[in-house]
Parts: sequence; C-alpha cells; structure tokens
Amino acid sequence: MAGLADRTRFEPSEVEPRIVEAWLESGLHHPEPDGTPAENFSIAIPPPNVTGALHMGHALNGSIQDCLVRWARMSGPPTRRAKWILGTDHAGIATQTQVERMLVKEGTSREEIGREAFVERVWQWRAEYGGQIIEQYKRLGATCDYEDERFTMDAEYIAAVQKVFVELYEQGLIYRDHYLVNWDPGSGSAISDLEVEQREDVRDTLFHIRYSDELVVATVRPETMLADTAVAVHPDDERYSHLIGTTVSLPLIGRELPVIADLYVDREFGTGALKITPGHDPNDFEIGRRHGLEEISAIGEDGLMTAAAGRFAGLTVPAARAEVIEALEADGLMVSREEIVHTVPYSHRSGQRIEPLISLQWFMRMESLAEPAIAVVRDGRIKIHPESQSRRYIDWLENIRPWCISRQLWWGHQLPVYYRGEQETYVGLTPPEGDGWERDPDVLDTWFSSALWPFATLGWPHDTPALRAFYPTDVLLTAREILFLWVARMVMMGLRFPGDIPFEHVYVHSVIQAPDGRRMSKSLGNGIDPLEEIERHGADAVRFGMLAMSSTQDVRFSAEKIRQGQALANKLFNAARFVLLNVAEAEAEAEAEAGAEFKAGAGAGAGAEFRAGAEAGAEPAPRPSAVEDRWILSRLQRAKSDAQRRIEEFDFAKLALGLYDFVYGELCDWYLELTKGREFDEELSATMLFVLRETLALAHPVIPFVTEEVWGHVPGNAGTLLAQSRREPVDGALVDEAAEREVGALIDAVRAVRAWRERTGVRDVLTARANGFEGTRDALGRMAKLEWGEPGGEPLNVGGVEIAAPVVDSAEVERKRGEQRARLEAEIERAQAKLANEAFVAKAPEPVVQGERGKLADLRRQLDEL
RNA sequence: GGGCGCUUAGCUCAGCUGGUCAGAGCACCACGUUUACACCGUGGGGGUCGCUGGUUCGAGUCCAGCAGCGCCCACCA
Repeated sequence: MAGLADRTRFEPSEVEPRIVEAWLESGLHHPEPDGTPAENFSIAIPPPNVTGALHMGHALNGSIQDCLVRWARMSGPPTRRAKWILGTDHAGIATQTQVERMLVKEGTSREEIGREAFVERVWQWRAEYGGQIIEQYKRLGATCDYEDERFTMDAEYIAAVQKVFVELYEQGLIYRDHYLVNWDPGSGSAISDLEVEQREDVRDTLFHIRYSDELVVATVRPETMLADTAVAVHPDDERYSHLIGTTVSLPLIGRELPVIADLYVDREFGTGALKITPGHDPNDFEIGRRHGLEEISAIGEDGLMTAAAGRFAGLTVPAARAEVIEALEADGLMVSREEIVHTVPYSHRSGQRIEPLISLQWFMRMESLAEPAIAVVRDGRIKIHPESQSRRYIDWLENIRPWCISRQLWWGHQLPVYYRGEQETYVGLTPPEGDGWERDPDVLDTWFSSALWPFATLGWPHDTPALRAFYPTDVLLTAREILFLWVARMVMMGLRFPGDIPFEHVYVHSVIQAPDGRRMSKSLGNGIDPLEEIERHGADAVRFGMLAMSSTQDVRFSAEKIRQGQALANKLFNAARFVLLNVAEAEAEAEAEAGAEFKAGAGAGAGAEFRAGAEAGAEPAPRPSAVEDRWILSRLQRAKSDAQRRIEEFDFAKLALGLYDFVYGELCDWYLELTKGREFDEELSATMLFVLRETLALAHPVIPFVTEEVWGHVPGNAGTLLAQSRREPVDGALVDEAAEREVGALIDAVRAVRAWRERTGVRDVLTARANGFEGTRDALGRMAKLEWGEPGGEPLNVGGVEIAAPVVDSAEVERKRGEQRARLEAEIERAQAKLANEAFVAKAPEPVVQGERGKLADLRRQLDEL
C-alpha cells in the first residue's frame, strides 16, 4: 500500500510484464480437461501463421477472445474452466515463400538443396522464429492455454489430417482429375478459387482477329489462340447460323475448328463470335466439356509454350504473345486493337496474374458436406452474428463447387497417395507394400488442415478427455474474409468427423482500416503496429481501444479510443489510490480498538477462501445508510447487468464504453466527490472497498492489467484477480430506486447551480434555501458552494434550490441571458403548438403527451428563473 | 452483373421496435493549484441527421428515387 502513495500515474510498462508472469504462474489459463462442454468454456484461436507478427487484426481478435475467456472464467461460482485453444498454422505458401527468400539471400535455392533439406530448413526456421507471435499474445495479456500449444504440422495433427483425407477418398469425395485450375505462376502451384482475387480496372488491349471472311473474334490473350478448338456463336444469331456445323481454319496453326452454337455467347457483345480455348479459359473449358471439344494446353506449368504451340513452342508467354501478334499482322489478320479496362484474376498469395491451365489435381466434392453445414445454421444450432452473415454463408454453401486441394509445394501435409506406374494408385495411412511405389509430391491446401482445427487440437481422432471437455467450443471469433475459407469448412469437417458442430456461435467482427480509410497494408505503409501502441499506451489501453472499435462492420483505426483506454486505466488506478489511501489512514487512526475486527469485516480473504465464499453465495454486501453509498451500490448493479447483456450480445464496443461511463461518470465524478466531506468510518470504508473490488472484477476482462495491479493492493486480497469469481451478475437487493432518484436530483441541482455560476460569473459561496434534498443537503452545499440559510432579497430558483440574487449584472450577463430567453421561448412555442394540435393529443400515446406537458412546464419554469 | 452495408458536430462513431434522439469521445473555447488523478476538474460553443419525394398527428428513425463511398460474390470474349 505504501507503494501507492507516490504513484500518481499508472505506468503500464513497469507493471504489465510482471503481471503477465503472475498470471502464467497461476496456471489458470491451463484448465484440466474435466467436465462437459456445457460446464466449460472454450474458444479455439484462429491460428496465426507461424510467419506472422502480431498485427491489428490479431490485436482485435485476441482482445475480444480474451475478454470472453476472462469473463467466462470469472463467471461462477465456481470459477469455470475456460480454455483458449492456442496454436499456429503452418501456412504453406506463406512460410515456404519466406524460407525461400532466405535461401536466395544465402545464394542458394529450394531446388538446389532439394525437398528434404528444404523442409528441414523450414522446421529450423520455425524453431527460431515460430514462437514470436505467441510471445506477443502474452504481451497483450491473452490468457491462452500456453501449456498446450498446437501446430498444424505436429505429428498428431498430421495423423488427423491423413485420416480425414483417406476417409474422404474412400467415401468417394476426394478424387483426382484433369481440370482447369487457377495456376499461380508465383508459387508454381494450383490454388483454390477462394485464393484468387479479381482485380478490377486492369488496363489491357483487346485484339480483334480475323479467323475467316465471316468470322472475327476478340481476345486480350492472343497467344492462347494457339490452343483454340472451336469458334462459338449464339444458336439464334442469324448472322452466323449458316456457319454452324462448318469449320474454319485456325490462323498460324491451320487446325480446323468447328463452328458451334452455345447459349453462353452474347449476340450483342463484340462480333458475336467467340473463340473457344478450353485449355486456358474457365468459360471455354465449360463450353468445351459441353461439346466434347479437345482440350489443348499451349502453355505449360513451367510458363513456357508447349509443343502444341507449333513454331512458338519453347517461348515464354510474353514472347509468344509478341510473336503471335506480329505474325497476325504480317498475315493481315489483325483487324483492330482496342484499349479496354476489365477484371483480371490475380493470386491472392503471390500477387501474380493467374494463368488458367488444365492440370491433374486432387479435388474434393463438397455438396454432401455442405448440406448438413447449411442445416445447422438454418436451424440455429450454430448462430452467426451478425445475422446477415448467415445468408452469405448459406448462399456460398448452396452454390459450392469442387475444392482443388492439392498444391505443388514442399511445405505442408504431403498427400498420403502413392503411384506405381501410370495405372496403380494407392491411398492409405501407411505406405503400400511392395516395390516401385512413389509418393505424390503434392501437399494439401493449408485450409484443409485448418478445417480440422477445433477438434484436431483437442486430440481427435482419439477420444481424449480434452475433446470430451471442450468440444464443441462455445464461440469462434473471426473476420469476415475467412467465413468461407475457414469457418464453413470447419463446420463441414466438424459435422463429418467428430460428428458435432465445432462451435455454437460465430461472431464476425470488423476489419480495422487505416486512419486514411484504406486497408492497412505493408505496401501502402499505412499500417499501425499494435505492439508499438502497447509500448506507448499499455496493453489495457490497446485492449480497450480494440473493443471500443469492434463492430460488425469495418471501422477506421482510432487513436483516440486507445488514449481513452489509457485514460480509463489511469483514472481507475487513481480512484483506487484515493480509496485505499483513505481507508488505510482511517484504519491507522482506528487501529487501537477496531483494527482486527475491521480487517476481517472489510477483507475478502485469500483467493481460495474468496472462491469458497463465492460458491457459498458471495461475500455479504454492505448495507450502508448514506444515500450516496446506496446510490453507487445501485448504479454498480446496473453497470454489471449492462455488461452481462453486452457480453451476451457480443457488443464489445458498448461494453467498453459503458465501463468508461460508469468509472468516469458515476464512480469518480459523483460518488468519490460526494464522499469527500465524510469521515472514513467503518461503513464508508467497507462500502468503498466493496465497490472497488466489484468494479475491478467487472472491468478485469477489458483492462486486466490495471485491475490486477490494484487488486494486489486491496487489503485482505490474496491471489490474483484473474483467479476470482465474480458474484452473481446482479444483486437485486442492492438496486435502490429511491437512492437513484435522490442522488439524481442532487446531480441535477449541482449542475444547474454550476451552470448558473458560469453564466453569471458569480463564484462566491452563496446563501441558499433548499427545497427538499433532505438526505443530500450537505453534499449539495459542498459541491455547489452553497451555505444554507435565508437568501436575501428576491431569491432565484436554480435547479430546485433558492439562491440569493446575484449582485453582478454586467452587459455580458444580460446578453447571454437574452440568448437563453430567446431559446427557451422558441422551445415553449414549439411545445405549445404541439399540444394545441388536436391530432397529436388524440393519437399520441398518453406518456408522450404527458411528457410534452411536463417539458412545457419545465421550460416555463426555466424562463421564470432567468 | 448480383448481393450487403455506409453517408449524423472539425475528426472517429452511438442512436433498439417512429414521439426527451439531436448524443459520446477526441479536438476547440473559457474558467479552475478543491483530501486520488493535468493521461485532471467544471462549464461552453458547434450538426436544417447526403439529396428529393412519400407514409404519419409526428421521421436520423419507415418507404421510393437520386448522388457519393465501401465490401463481398460472379465465367462475359
């Protein structure tokens, strides 16, 4: 306690690291796997990439999760087991790229050192840097289960992934096929549709090429014409109907292309004739399959033209393009070229333009998995917040397409697939018997393993205590962008494998944009580093800011919200100092006789006792007689019930801001001020300590550090605040309407007098007569600087208090008063008009009309007071 | 092309089922060495709630249209 006397500020950087240590020592973040999911609380962290550093998204996501986990843990009695499942994702492409870059710096490459050595290097890299982000979560104050950290490439996790793959293969849902895929030249791999980003406003040249006297087609990729296998027209297009069924000779190559009719072709668009290139265009691929066309690949996975490109074979794509254009011009077949702006697919990962190619890949059929995943959201077993997101979820699942799950990478879950020669394929958990088998070199899409996250982390496929205690999890916190990529797939896999939903609630939160309204990104250089913010303002401030910024739609980063959090932490710290220093002083004075007894009465006892007490029905609340004491106890109950409701509604912004309002607007501005004239007797001390403890417990999930720090200084407290169980959310017996009315009137009166003083410039103590205010007269007098007596002359009525008429009456005061009078008169007129309106009086509900009458009376009184 | 959302004080945002809803924080101005806190206190100025119509006794709040912005999905050469 002595330590608080000269600490007028809460210094996060001095306090927070020490507190993190204390929390970790308590072991509360690591609950034993016991009990049932209904009794326990669990959240699976969206596993950050091993390559990652804590960014704003993690800070937001983590602050919310920790708030929920702490809230649940403190929701007792008894203190609930709350597990925040922690781990990292191996993040195939991202990690591989990172390590490859490192190799390049060393003057070598992935290909040079070979697959085995490369994978070894990735593991080394992970051992060295992989723990970084975990440490950063600790710094944020996140109480994840650090004793049970998982990685999507752990041996057990790999086993789970392999099992899922093999079973889905055996059920016929996983298959291998030649299909047009999104080839990412950057990573040299196929990628899924969800990893493709459609960039609008890409400038390109559209070439119009003459295929025959009557047929001119258009393309932005002339080099792909080498793989054309047809020309399509609309079946009802009279311009071309006589050509359907004939052939046309493909320029430069000489292949005969059939002219086919397909409804896909838009007669109005361009020439109405469409070149069909099944090997390099998704639409053409579909058309090709409908008409049984040959699928020719003119571009290979190595980015070079294939033998099918004839004399252009071996050229790079850009070179081929230039030569094709040149050749067409030489032959006089280039009709025209046109600059256009259109939409082009790019790899989300590498940023390179997608090269659609036909490739032999592994796919997963999704319909039968999607169906139950739709059902659980439809019937409300999984609730998505906000509700509007469930429609997006359902729409996507209803239109789901096969998922390309194989990736041509080295870092990841290698497929449990083996080939012998061209014909034999083996899929199984153990390598096949016999010679000559070769394992498929491909790995799985990272999201395949992520889809198993909520149960594979708990030990599935084994029937572990952890799985029984914590699956299904309670809630998943995520950003909108991975609703399909991850959330939907977890639901599908959860229902298919453990056979239950992976979580009951999905809360889809905002993305925090840069202050300039754009996305935070490295390349734009507009990012804000949460770790820097933590260093500068403290983790509490950042957490408060994150919660205050959280929303279901995107918000801009707001430095003010973080500063607001810092101010709150400091304010609470100082309010606690005020309470504790006063209590200590009073205690010292009273020590002679009441010392021991007093301590026992006010203290909550050690942590363990406290918990026991909580189980038995909580420490008895004080029942003070002073009206402001009853008032703050009552307001505290309201703050608690508001907080409880906001947690249940996932309204974290209001939770944080409501806490701020309670601490500033009620506890500090009024309660502590109101008590300043009072002696710290036993009753006041007990009430204050009670309110302080309750407030700390209430605020702890939002601002855990400062509350923990203060907690340690409260007499009688032992153990961490982290380990405490809150009382029942609301103690109805403490709600005191009468006290709220009385103090409410007091507040109004003090404000009215203060405002009057400001208007008139009168600062002296004034003689006044109070009408009412029996229980609060002393406080009113002190806070409004009034002394009670008979006001001389013609007394003014200010906020229900009659005060002596002011002696000053300067021109300025008169002017301000004139303005005020005009305003009041205008409002009175409006209210009168409203009440004169018969329709209003007849149709509006009674309380509204009454309210209007009251308002009018109020305004008239105010006018009289002037 | 389809879908969703946004437009309220200088800034960032609250405003649920239409009637104390015109608010908060920051910024700004004035005043203030009061038994914690200047990361403080007290008070104040400031918005015809994007625009235009409509429904209603009454509309930031409901409906329609328009303008601007953002996001997601989508195969238009």
